[in-house]
Amino acid sequence: MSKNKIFTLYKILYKTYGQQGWWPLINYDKKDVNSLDYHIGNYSFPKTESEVFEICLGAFLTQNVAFTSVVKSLHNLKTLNALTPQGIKNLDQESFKLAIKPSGYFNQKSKYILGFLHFFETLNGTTPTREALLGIKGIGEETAESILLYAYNQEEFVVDAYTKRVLFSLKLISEKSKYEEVKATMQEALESCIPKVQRIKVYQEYHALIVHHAKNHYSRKPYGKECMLHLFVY
DNA sequence: AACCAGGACGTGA
DNA sequence: TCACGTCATGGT
Repeated sequence: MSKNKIFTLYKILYKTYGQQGWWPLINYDKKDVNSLDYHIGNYSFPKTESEVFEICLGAFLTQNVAFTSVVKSLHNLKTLNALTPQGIKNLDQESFKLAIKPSGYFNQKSKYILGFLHFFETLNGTTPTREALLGIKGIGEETAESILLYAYNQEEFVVDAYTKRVLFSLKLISEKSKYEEVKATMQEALESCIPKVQRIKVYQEYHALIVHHAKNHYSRKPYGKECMLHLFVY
């Protein structure tokens, strides 16, 4: 069909599910503690330093955990006025752990986030490098990419477990492709057919679309059983 | 009642 | 380098 199957896949996902509005920010004003703002179609986010920080926190908290659990933690922190570096520092460690408890791994994550706090403040509003992020305990490749792409609007494609499953199922990568390989495969394919001014929003939507689609068809084995994309991406 | 969730790290081979 | 155990809560 298309010579660029990766771009074809994007177009099909976009047409099927539409804009995803990632990265969602919590909506504390609504009483519902699960309320999120997806700012669909609006790519001028994050708007404030506080929103940048919230996305970073979410990136830590969502590691190997459902995002619905992360939302609870973020609401807890907001209630404690601790969705800012200073706000968290004003908390004692036990209160902080309790607040993020719904997201699991609270002993590790609390330590990691506290370490990140210092780094975040030294940034003073500037954009961190990928290498600097990877140097921080608790930030691996995907978390670094998520922070760069969604908190700082950098042109970095986010690869997660879903991405590998979907791409492997469609035979677009090999089974044991490593993170950097998959990322390079995606970026090279997209760079060749997407104008630079649109790449960031496409990267943001693409990753979100993969997650959305994979939740339906790639969560339980056999992966991709009921996935209709096999019919199209060839 | 197992299995999965928008992973990362430490360890030993 | 790589496979494997660990971290922990919550939903299905």
